[in-house]
Formats: sequence, structure tokens, C-alpha cells
Amino acid sequence: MTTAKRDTYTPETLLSVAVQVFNERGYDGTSMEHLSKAAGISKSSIYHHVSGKEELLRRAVSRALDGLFGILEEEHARAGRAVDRLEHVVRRMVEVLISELPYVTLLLRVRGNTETERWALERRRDFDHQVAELLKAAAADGDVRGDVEVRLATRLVFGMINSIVEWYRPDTRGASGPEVADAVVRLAFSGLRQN
Amino acid sequence: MTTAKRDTYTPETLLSVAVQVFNERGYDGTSMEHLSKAAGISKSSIYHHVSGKEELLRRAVSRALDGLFGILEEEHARAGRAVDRLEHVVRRMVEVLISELPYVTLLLRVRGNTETERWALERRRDFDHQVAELLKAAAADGDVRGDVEVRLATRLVFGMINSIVEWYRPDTRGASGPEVADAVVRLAFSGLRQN
DNA sequence: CCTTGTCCCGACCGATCGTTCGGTTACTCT
DNA sequence: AGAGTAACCGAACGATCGGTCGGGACAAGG
Repeated sequence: MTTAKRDTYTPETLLSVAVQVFNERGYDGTSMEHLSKAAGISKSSIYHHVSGKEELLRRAVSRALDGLFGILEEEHARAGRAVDRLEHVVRRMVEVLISELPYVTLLLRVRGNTETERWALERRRDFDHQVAELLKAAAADGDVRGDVEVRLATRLVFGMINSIVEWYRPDTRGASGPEVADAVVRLAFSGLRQN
Repeated sequence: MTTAKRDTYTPETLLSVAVQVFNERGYDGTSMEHLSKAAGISKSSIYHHVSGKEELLRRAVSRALDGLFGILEEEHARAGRAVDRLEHVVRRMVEVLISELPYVTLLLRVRGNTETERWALERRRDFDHQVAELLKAAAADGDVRGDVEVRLATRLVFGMINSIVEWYRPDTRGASGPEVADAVVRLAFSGLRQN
């Protein structure tokens, strides 16, 4: 059997390169030629590992979505007061965004041109909806301010969180992951919490 | 002279159609064939009105940038206490985002593949920097909470504002423009203001 | 009438797109 | 050594890309 493979390209190593290029040039703006140059492999060789460009996209957004949906299954997201569960989800969203940065970045830029992209958009909407329900429950408990519509507040907080992919870079000596998570929670909840 | 033109296509009417398609499919994902179908005009006829695909992009992002930079020249953005000027800029940003929605949407999705896109990114950075200076001044006045880094807070508030283009639709009976502006200001500043 | 200029079109250009194919290299296993 | 196969490549595929070209339809001015 081939238990010990030579460390050549695998779909995973190829994926990490592809996602990086996708994020720099945009998915539509990236050609297979671009990918082959970045990976140091011939264009046709890519097809030995993956079925095509769209499979790379599907693998990437799947990884991002798995990370996000995993949050909802964590204990702190399932038990306790709604507002506390919400805070946990928000903090963990930031952490997942940062730990899976390139994959989530790609997910958040999907437009819906292909079947894969539309599937990704649908799952995203599903996730957003589940978090919105959490915020609605917190509002029903009276733990969240009532002068801003729940639906609107959800979208704005999501916007704040998701914007992290536009500027966060792990190498710079700027704010670290936990620092960012703290800042987001503080900023979001000092606006959301009832004083 | 041709003082009274027939109401055929102009660069402006063409632009509004193009921007809409760009936002649906992405700039790179939109072909001139797509544009010609959407505009009800032949592909080659488009070149009678504009020099090409990139000019449409340039016109669109220019319009968005003009709207944003116009805010900084308003009196309420130039005189008064820094925190009040900041609040005015934030509110007006939301209003401009909504009034010029498709153009700003396109601007915020630019990636930097062409010279035009890189120019747009540079002007965006310039605008962001000027608003960040405003927030820094408000922090120096002690009007903004000090437990979140200024640079980080700026980016998060920008993220919240800019996310509006991802979900706001003028036709739905959801929150209206002023309502959204109020919500953003309230959410952002109850987290930013010193209590 | 004829000219002039605007507006528009189908046909076509070279380049590039994502993908396929035939074949070569290089490693693993017996 | 020889067989088998995973990894890789250059060349080429049909399709589509952004853009060009020569000319037709039509209204305005003489």
C-alpha cells in the first residue's frame, strides 16, 4: 500500500495556495495559469489532484462553513442565558474568522455565479439566521437594547465581525487574535447590552 | 447643432445598467456580452459611448468616491468638537452609501487587479485615514472609550457601515435610510462614547 | 435631392479562458 | 530487473474574452 507517500502536492496543499491567490485576485479574476505559477506546477498537473477550478472553491468554502457551524454545536452556544450564548458565538466567530482567515475570506466574497457559489450563499444565510434567532431570544429576555430593530442589529454586528477579513493580517504586529475578539465583543455589546 | 438629442443611450444610462450587472456577477465575472444583453444594445455599440469595460468601472467608483469625499468638506465635518464631527461623518456615510448604493457597492468590492482598481483602493485608504484621524482626535479629547485601540475601532466601525451594501435594498419595506443611519450611529456610539 | 454625423450592428480579431489528452518521468513494490 | 502507478508535463481543444472594423439606418441641415 502507499502508506508513506512522498511529500508532493496533495489536494490540501494545492488548496492553500489556490485560496491565497483567489483572495488576492478574486475567484473570477484568477486563471488556472495563475494558480499553476503560484503553485510551481504545470497547469495540466493541477487536474491530477483536483477535478477543476470549482472544486477548489467548493473545498475552501466548505472548510469555512464547517468552522462556523461548529461554533453553534459548542456547549456554551447551546446552554445558558441567550445573551451569554450570543456573546460566546460572537467571540468564537472572530476566533474562527482569524484561524481560518483565507477560507472565510473567500466564503464572504462569493457572489452566486455558479451552483457551488449559490450553495455557499444558502448555507451562509442559514448560519446568519440561526445567530439572528439567538439575538431575538436575548431581546425577548430583555438583555438587549430595544431601540434598534433585532434584524438590523444582527446585520450590523455581522458586518462588523465579517469586516475583519478585509484588514486582519496574522504577520503584522498589530492586534492579536484574542485582542481583536475582545474588542469586537466590547464594541458590539456595549452597544447592544442594556445599561 | 445637436441641442436636442434623441433619448438614446448615454454614458450615464449605460453606466447605471453596467454597475447593476457588475454588482450581481462581479466585475471580472461580467463580460461585455452580459452588459449588451442587459442594456438591450449590441456589444460593439457600447464602444460608441464608452472606451471600454474599464472606463465604466472608473466612472462608477469615481462617483462613489466623490460622494464620500464630499462629506469631509461639509461644515459639520470641519467645525466643532471632534466627536460631534465624527458622528456627523458616520451618519452621512450611511446616507451616501444608501443614496449611491450601487456605486459604493462596486467601490467596496474592488480588488486591485488593474490600474483603475489600484487607484480606487488608494483613494479609499485616503478617506479611511482621514476619518481615523477624526476618531483619534475624539480620543484625545477623552470623548471616546480608551479600552479599545483607535485603529482597531475605526476599522470595526467602518466594517459595520460598509456592510450595509451587502443587505440594504431600497425596495423592501424594511428599515428606511434615516432609520438605518440612526441605528448605525446609536450602535456605534453607544460602544464608542464614554458613559 | 444630397451630405453630414450620430447611433447602431454583425462579423471578426488575437488572446486567454478552463479543460483534455498522449506521453514521459520517477518512485514503489515484488 | 521489471511491472505498476502516481505525478507531472507540453500541446492543443472549443469556447469565450475584451475590443475592432466597415458599413447600414436614420434624422437634421443645406
